Amino acid sequence: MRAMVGRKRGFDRDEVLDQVTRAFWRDGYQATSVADLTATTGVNPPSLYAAFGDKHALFTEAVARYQQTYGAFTTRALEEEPTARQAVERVLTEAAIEYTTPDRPKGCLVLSAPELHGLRDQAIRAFEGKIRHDVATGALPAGTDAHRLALFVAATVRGMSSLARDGATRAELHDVARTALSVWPAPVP
Amino acid sequence: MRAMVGRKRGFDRDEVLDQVTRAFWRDGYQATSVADLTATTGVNPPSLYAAFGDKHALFTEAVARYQQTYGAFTTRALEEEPTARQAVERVLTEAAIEYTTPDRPKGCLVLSAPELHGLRDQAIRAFEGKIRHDVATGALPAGTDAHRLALFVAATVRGMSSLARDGATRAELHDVARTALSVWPAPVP
DNA sequence: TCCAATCTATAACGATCGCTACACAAGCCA
DNA sequence: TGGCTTGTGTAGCGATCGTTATAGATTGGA
Repeated sequence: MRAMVGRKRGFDRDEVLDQVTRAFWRDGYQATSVADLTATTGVNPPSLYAAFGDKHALFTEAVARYQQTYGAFTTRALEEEPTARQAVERVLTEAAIEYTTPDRPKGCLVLSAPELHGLRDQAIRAFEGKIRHDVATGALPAGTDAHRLALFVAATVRGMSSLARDGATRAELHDVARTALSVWPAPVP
Repeated sequence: MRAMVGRKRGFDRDEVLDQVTRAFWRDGYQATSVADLTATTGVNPPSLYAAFGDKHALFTEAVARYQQTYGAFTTRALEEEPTARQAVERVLTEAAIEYTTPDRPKGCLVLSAPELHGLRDQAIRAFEGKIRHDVATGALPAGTDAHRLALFVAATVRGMSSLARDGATRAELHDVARTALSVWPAPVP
């Protein structure tokens, strides 16, 4: 166990991390300065650095937090829904909601930050795996190109995030989602 | 006519503007410093400022040049193709090519720069107008929601640009384009 | 040939960047 | 109550940002 002596921290670490996450989410990594972060959180630079490390480590932790909160709906859908079709429908539907929730930055942090290329690739592979599984079990036609379909879903979600950032409404994103879903191959009965 | 006296400019203005355009295209407005630009162009700051004005004016001119060259295919397709369906098919097909042309930044400059929101809105309205025209003339079913369809096309193109930036191949983008096109409403015969 | 105009090159401006040294305040343990 | 530890607040570090003053180089016209 730690010694736990000395002055107590004067701020809520998780609350500050949430404010930092929203700042990076809205403005991006580069455009968000440490001075911006100290201004929005009220935490002075030395305290920020002591609690989180340097700016890049802070960004990394903010992204991790984002994935476990605001951005967790994708992973949840892929885990909880039995079929790829249901998972994708849920992802697109919930994305329309999440990307336009009031009092939050619009769109997706992961899809907006150029430096998070690796996480986006992971997401594509997750979609592709889910589709491939359904093709293997016969829930989807044998000729279905899983990679192709996964890329189309990824493109749709990225397009929705971009539109949301530009101010698209929830209804508009729902329409885009519904249109995209109409290309889904007919399930094997 | 101008007086035309004094020392001649030691660089090709248009060639330098092209190099600047590619730099902004690849790295974005904020992430591209004036020092970067002087390094890649070989033009010293005072010459750059005399020829183009400040960084923001230089960016504006670079974007204009981009629209008249690399990014002109969209406007051309909307102008030259008789129907919305043909225009959109050509836009998506050429986007797959343009976004993955070797020895160039990948994706679209306009779709990648957050500050060019207005140009993106213009593009959506152009798509929507083309679709609306076909609905009015009967080339598309009367019930077609032009705004909805335009947003779906916009989402697809943005998704393709994002995927291209992440390294997607030309064939992959073509597949995404083809999948998206399959939702197009059947033309009125 | 000398002037006037224009471009180039160096160097530096003030502002801001990410980050930290330093002094002080606030806590627990002896 | 000291003494040790840890967080806070200020102030400033060197580096880089966008931009420009200044001096020299190069041109065409008188």
